[in-house]
Amino acid sequence: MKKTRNTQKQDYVIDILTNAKHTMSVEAILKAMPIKVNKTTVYRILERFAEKGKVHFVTGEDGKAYYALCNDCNVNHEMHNHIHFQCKSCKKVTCLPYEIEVPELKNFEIQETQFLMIGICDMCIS
Amino acid sequence: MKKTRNTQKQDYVIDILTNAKHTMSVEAILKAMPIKVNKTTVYRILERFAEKGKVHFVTGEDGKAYYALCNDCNVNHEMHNHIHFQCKSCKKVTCLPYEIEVPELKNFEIQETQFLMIGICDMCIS
DNA sequence: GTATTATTGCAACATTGTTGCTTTAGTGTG
DNA sequence: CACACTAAAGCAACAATGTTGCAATAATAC
Ligand SMILES: [Mn+2]
Ligand SMILES: [Mn+2]
Ligand SMILES: [Zn+2]
Ligand SMILES: [Zn+2]
Repeated sequence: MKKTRNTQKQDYVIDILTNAKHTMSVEAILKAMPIKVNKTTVYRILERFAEKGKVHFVTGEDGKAYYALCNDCNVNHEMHNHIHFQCKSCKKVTCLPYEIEVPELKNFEIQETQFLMIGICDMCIS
Repeated sequence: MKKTRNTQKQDYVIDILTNAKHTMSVEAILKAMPIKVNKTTVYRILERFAEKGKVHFVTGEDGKAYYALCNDCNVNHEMHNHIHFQCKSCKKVTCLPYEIEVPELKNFEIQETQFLMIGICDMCIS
């Protein structure tokens, strides 16, 4: 285990994700920062948090990474196997409280899952 | 309906995807081309094929789009709701013959699904 | 306070995909 | 075949997202 340090900027990332209703892109996190932070810093903070299991991300249909705090999504298992939904209208990606049954795959080692559904979310549906 | 034309380059894309064992990125398709083709052309060919339902794609964990021919994955339904697997070692993305049960989401309109599992594939497992 | 080194900043870069416009080439018609 | 029409392809410039190497800063232990 490497030594880690507590920093203001890491705390800000946690705060921002804690108060977020949806997953957030790096760009969105940067905009939500109360102070100026370099984007590389945010990328690396999230990378460390993901390794520690504090955070998980989904890759949207747009190819962007969207991050969310891990609350209780890895209590019973290593993978964050709930569904995510990306709205084609507002582009927001949301964690949904639906778990997917992960199939057994012979000779495959499953380490992570990313389940994404795409369409129109409840806020954008007219 | 727009008029469409049959072209040599579209045929090459179909040939390449037909003979592919895995999904392919645009880069890989370009490399597999027997003649020089512009990347914009391949992007647009795949875009047209995706609209027609000839092809579907998954966004890998790496944010890249991986394309596959639709064989019988949309016979009974509009969505291509089978699982995909991306290997962290060889990076290949494969369509797997496992269908996911799509949950009902109140007030959400589901248009597409992308189910991705990540780990080590059968070829790379030692 | 000082040393150690994890974290941050910076600049330059890589990769993937997109856009506007021009050129090329399928396709139908006479 | 010659010609018109326009879908498809090419080209160049660009946007967006993420990465890398190295220097500067600051958290922690002593
Ligand atoms: Mn999680
Ligand atoms: Mn399909
Ligand atoms: Zn929405
Ligand atoms: Zn593999």
